[in-house]
Amino acid sequence: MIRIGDFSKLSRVSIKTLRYYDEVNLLKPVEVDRFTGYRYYEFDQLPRLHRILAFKDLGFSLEEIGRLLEEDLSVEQMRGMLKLRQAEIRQQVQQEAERLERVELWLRRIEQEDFMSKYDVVIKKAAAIQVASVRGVVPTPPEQGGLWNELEDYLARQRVHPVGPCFTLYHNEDEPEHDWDLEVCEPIADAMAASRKVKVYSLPAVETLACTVHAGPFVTVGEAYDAIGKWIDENGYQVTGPCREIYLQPPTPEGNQNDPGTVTEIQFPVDRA
Amino acid sequence: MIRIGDFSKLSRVSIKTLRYYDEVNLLKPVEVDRFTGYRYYEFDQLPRLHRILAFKDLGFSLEEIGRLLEEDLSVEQMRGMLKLRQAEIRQQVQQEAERLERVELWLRRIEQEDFMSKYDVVIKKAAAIQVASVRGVVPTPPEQGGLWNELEDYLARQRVHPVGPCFTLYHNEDEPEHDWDLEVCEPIADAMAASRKVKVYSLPAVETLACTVHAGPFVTVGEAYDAIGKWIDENGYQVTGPCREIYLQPPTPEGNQNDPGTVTEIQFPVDRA
DNA sequence: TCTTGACTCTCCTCCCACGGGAGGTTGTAT
DNA sequence: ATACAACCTCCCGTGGGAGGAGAGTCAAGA
Repeated sequence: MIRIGDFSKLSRVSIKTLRYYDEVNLLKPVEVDRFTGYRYYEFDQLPRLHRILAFKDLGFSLEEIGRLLEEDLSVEQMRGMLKLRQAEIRQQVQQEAERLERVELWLRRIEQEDFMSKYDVVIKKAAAIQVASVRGVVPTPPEQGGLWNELEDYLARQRVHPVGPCFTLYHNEDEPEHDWDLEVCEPIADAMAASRKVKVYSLPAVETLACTVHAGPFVTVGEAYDAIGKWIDENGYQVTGPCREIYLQPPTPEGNQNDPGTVTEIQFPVDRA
Repeated sequence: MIRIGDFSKLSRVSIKTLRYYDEVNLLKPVEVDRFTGYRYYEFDQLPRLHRILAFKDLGFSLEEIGRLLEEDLSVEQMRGMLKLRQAEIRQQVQQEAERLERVELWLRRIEQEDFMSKYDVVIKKAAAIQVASVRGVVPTPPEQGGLWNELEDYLARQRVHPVGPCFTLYHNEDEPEHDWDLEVCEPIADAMAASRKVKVYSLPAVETLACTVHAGPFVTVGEAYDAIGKWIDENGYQVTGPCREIYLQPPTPEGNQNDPGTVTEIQFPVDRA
């Protein structure tokens, strides 16, 4: 019987760790003095400790190791746990590899541009949402005011209040010179009566949306589109539906399109190419 | 100004997380009501939050992100932190890949043998240690008793006590039929006088030792040698020096070589092949 | 027998990035 | 006035120990 310090030196495992393994019932000393609390180990506990270390080296948690060390564990069960561990490690390696790619993408970007873009893109989900909308074709985006007037007037007459920020859906696949097909939307709580111009329906949920936020004068929102477009390309995504432009903080009427307090979020439904 | 719940829905970040970011000064609400404690956010805080999420996605800790978000961070510093992160991820990917190999090795072993070996091998370091030793050539290992007698007699006469378990060094590179060149050693605290037969010197430290423990009758210690030899092969190591056989719990004289309470550790200095 | 110094004990806090829940207050709609 | 949702703070838990405080224990030397 040897004391914890000697057992620690022998096994190269710290005293703290040995005490912890005692606490979690992974490796109990053969004897604990009832009066002094001193732990006493035997040399033949070394194989068990070595096995613990070996499993730890494979990345198992101490709880899993506890189960792996149970007496009546069949070879089948052992194989199962190893297979599981194998799958977990494979997944983690892949995730880290993807993360590495993203880091390298950032590095390439600051090498190229030598400054840091204001825009960061994140992937989000969007839940389904009930909307009232007016769709139309206008020469250029800034001329969508008429559509908004129609929608707001209708909501006011129906005494319905939006339950979130309004937004525009851009249905063109690319940027046309003129003839922009767009749809102005207000999220609403419940279904309501539609009209000839105003549609009411549930916008389906989207699993992956690439999003970025433009905080600043609306006239410079193009930079945000450039940034998100580039990001989608570089990260191997492709656009799978109409873009949403969400007016979180609309420009004040007086400041018009130059109000620096404006905040707009841009969302593209995307998918791995 | 919006409340935390709305900001949470907008950003898809949980309320708990937002409160935590407030606490660690990563993202403070623009205003906190002094009487109610309510947090109020602005839309234009979304870009900062997005940047936080983007960095988190690269695997930075919140503390690092705090530094990355400082106003006066130069592009150079940013590049430095990204490079560092890149190196860390690369290292982690490699470690996980190695771990995966070890798991697969275990799987192959239980596939082949259909049972679990009693022996686990761990890599340890050994510090330098002062020893008194007697080296000699004997026909077979069990005949090393004479060397032990010489060593023990000498230590007794010099009134020196060993400070740890005794061991034997096997100097042959492979297993000879006869003529085993071996050295019996006792660790001692301080330098002492040598004699014609008894050498006293400091055994140098070894960086990587492959170790396993044999608990059971000494006559079956060969199984442990088989297991560790196989392990060294399979894991791409090679032996770089004399093997140490450490008598942690020597056999009792009466039980001789069949005492089941015997515990022996076997160590091979190794190196990546 | 006393002292000294090395060991050992328990108990506490800390790490990270939150999640869960208790128990109480505030805001808003009916 | 009354629900009820939203919000607040405070406390505990996670894994695998590390670090340290304060007190008790062991063995050898004087």
